[in-house]
Amino acid sequence: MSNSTSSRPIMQLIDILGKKWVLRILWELNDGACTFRQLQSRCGDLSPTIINTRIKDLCAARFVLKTADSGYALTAQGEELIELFLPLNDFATRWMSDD
Amino acid sequence: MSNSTSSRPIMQLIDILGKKWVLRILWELNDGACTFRQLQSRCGDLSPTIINTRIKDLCAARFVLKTADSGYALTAQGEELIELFLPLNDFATRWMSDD
DNA sequence: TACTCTGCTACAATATTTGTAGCAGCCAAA
DNA sequence: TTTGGCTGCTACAAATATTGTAGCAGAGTA
Repeated sequence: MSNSTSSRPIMQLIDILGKKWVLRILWELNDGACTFRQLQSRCGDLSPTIINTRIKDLCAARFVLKTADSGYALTAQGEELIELFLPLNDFATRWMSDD
Repeated sequence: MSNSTSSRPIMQLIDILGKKWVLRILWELNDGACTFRQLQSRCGDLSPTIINTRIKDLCAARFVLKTADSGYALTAQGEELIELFLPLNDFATRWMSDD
């Protein structure tokens, strides 16, 4: 992949968030930490290949970490990020109802 | 593509936003309306194939429209959406500086 | 030992993304 | 009227990413 030309932080962030399933995974983890297989299940039985590569990306970006006890969880930064997305929920509802 | 299992509005929105270049395109259009080729240029000479398919998706979702005079522009909804993303700019800067 | 979780890898099929080339329409100057 | 330079695109093949299935190896329990 890789693109964006730019090294602006926002573009790097957009690169990560623009990958398929990344937003979904963050969204699901916001409901609480869980195991690899639970995360798969929450994402509609998404294939382990994707879960695995996305988790690696998200860990590298320090939005997610692997805990000793409860599986995968959002880091403080990950929580902060997903909080910025929470207003999207209301927006999405309004957006769909305009159809 | 298609996925998400769910018909929840937020998931539909995530489907759209999760496609490559969509966030970037919205971000660039927020700097002002522009022509097809200008948009290509702003996105780092992105191929016309992608610009075209993304523009179609975004028009269908009514985040973007084609104006008679100034080319492609954000709709009111598109502006509202991208405004929700503006805080990401500061976040991204903080995030990168933590390395 | 056997059963059942876990996280994950291998690999082939499929879908998406990308780049290059170029067409057809429009307008203005020569 | 023809040349040139814009415009918005499309065609198509190559490269890359995503998906699904199968299954392995480790840990814990009984």
